[in-house]
Amino acid sequence: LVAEMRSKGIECNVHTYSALMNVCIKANELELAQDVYKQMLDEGCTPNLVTYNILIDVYVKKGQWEEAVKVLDTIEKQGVQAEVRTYTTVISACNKSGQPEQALKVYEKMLNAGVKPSATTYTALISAYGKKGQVEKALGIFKDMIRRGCERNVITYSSLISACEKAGRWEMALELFSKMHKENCKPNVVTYNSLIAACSHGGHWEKASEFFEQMQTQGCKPDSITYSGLITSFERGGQWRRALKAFEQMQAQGCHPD
RNA sequence: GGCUAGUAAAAUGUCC
Repeated sequence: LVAEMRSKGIECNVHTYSALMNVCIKANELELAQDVYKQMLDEGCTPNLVTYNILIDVYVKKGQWEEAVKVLDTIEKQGVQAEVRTYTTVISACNKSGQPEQALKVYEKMLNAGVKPSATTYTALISAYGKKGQVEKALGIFKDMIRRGCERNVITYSSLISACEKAGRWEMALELFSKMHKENCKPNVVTYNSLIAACSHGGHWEKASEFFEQMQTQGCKPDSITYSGLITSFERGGQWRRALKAFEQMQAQGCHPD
């Protein structure tokens, strides 16, 4: 299509180039997306914020957080005000690359620019710290979130509970789980999976079992990750009979082992 | 002067 446009003397503009870059991302042709961007510049077409957002996406998919941050710098240098999603996407790049401190820098930049973080922004930061086992830092972000009046959602809580699991803080995981309940935030299968993993990690197979039962009475269907967590908790507790029983139950429910 | 085209993103286990 682009070739046809050229042959007919129709010029590509910022919209067509941006759309084209996005198509490349969808097709997982990340290098091509970058080529399109370069060509756009060569043709003297000026990128706008949408283009930059897409370019940041390219770097997110490539796992290149430094490049994502550079794009953000470029945006700022041009005196353009980045959007919430721009910052959040850069934070997500840092999260994927295991760079919580870099994510925090972007977050601070965002606040300095007077841009209000969204629940997704906070959750990405929480996840970044959680992955590194820095649960206290993750909690700090969570408190910030509350202080600034941002709504917490099921993903926020699941991230936090998972952060507790990685840090070996099962009691804190339980606390967060009840806090979540108080806020009328309904847990889903991921939340329960994280919670069961936290109990398992803490050596509490009874608790893991209890939540396994609870999730089902709440209409939450266990998946292979749930069973994996549960069986692991039995294994750690030397409960091989229970482990075997859980394994059989899993198959009886049509959930296949992986 | 009005309308109209393009972009996302955050959570879970085991083993390796």
